[in-house]
Amino acid sequence: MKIYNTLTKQKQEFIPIKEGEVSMYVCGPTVYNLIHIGNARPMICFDTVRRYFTYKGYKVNFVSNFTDVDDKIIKKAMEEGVESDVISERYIAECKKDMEAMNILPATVHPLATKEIGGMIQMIQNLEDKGYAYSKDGTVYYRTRKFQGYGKLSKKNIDDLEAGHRDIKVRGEDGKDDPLDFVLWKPKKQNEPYWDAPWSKGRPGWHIECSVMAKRYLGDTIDIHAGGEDLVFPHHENEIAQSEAANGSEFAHYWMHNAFLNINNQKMSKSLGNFFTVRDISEKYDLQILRFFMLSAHYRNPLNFSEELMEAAKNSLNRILTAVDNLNRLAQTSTISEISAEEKEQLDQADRYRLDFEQAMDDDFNTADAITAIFDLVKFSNTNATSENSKVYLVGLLEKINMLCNILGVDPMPKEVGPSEEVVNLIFARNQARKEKDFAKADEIRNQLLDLGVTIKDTREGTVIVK
RNA sequence: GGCGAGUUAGCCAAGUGGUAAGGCGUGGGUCUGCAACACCCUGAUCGUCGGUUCAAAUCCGUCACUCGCCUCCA
Repeated sequence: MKIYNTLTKQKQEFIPIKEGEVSMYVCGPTVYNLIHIGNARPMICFDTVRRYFTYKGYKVNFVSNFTDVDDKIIKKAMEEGVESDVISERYIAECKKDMEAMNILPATVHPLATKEIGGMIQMIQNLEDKGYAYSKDGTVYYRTRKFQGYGKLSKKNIDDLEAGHRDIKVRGEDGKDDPLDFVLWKPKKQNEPYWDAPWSKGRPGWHIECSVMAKRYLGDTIDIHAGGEDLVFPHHENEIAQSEAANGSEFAHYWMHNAFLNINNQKMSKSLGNFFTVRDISEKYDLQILRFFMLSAHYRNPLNFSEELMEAAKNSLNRILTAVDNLNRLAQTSTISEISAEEKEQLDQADRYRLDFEQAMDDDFNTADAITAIFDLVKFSNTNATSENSKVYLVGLLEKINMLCNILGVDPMPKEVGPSEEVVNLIFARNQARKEKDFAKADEIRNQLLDLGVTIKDTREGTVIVK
């Protein structure tokens, strides 16, 4: 399996620290509002990575935090006149709802920054003891220039940073020895949540939490650290500086970053008015479609979002859903129990698509190509499966498609919701009319069904409800 | 100013040396009472110019355009 590593700028063979296991840390959202569809991209991408590892037989230890102490949360709390944990708890709950709807598996651990303050103080103390941190007036800074490898992830040269971006240098916060230094701990301001620490009553800086949570739940060195590409600098760069200085060992072997989700080729932002929350989208689409849409492009390529593209994704996904639906029905009604030699051969043939799928996923999680393998399998099934086939064969095909879809976190199996008595009666009446060649009446009944939100179609095996 | 990414059919999107996967859409056809589904057919020489090579969408250089990071941000 090959993974593109931001650190080396190359695809590299994945070699786990511990055989058969993967430790993965994904930077999670700051919970000050409903998550937006941009937040959803890393969640979906890396959940898919995790599922694939699991499919390949790895035991995955997947950790993803919620940042529940932050300026934005505090601001929102003040606006509403509540404590900041009211805000964070509310949006963590909402985020979990969205995640479930997108079929994102809960992490092995979802740590909260506010529950890890002790570890953060310890790590900051450790950094200070080793000379990587210094404090002034209750604020603790990281001494960036002391860390040899600073810039190795984002490929930035410390001197370029200074020379190139004078604004920062000039604006450098008071108290810093060097404008590149960043905050590890800051004293509280009025009405802010705070914790007791050796330097001041205050709260942690923006980067220390991930270093600490990764260490606590996954160890000093982890296999994969992931997040959005915007986190490469400074967040991940700073995490490396903190963790490697404090722990004295490499922080993560593989760094994975997803590209941005854009709206009309532009970054999503509230000021441009092109801002969508996952909840917004869920009002119009099943979030499986959003998931499928995101996986239709490679995670390292920017992806554009639009209504038109969602419609296309919906139609594409429907093709798979329809095929599965047909197989399901055929399997349920098949009366042949014995699988034939020819059918066996066909199943073997269809297995090729599973291999194609794996090949695509092994190549840095090329989900776009992997989906192609599913479509190939769908076509194979649409072409070959009939009511003449044995149950074993049909279920075999069904399971193949189902398995591949599940790796992508797409659930193609229809939800078992029985039709109401009214609907059953209408369908019965329509078929009665059709038998009597009273097609006008048949069409009228179909329109009635449509009004009830029921779409039907006639197949060789009888009339079925599409959705 | 520094660093980086991208440019493939109407739309989306794979493809890193041997003459372009797949999906959506369009048009035509088969099937069907009709419809839907499905199936068959239908489309690009890969931003520009130049170079390397027997051979390039794929390597090198050029120009153009788009985008991202350098500040909280997935």
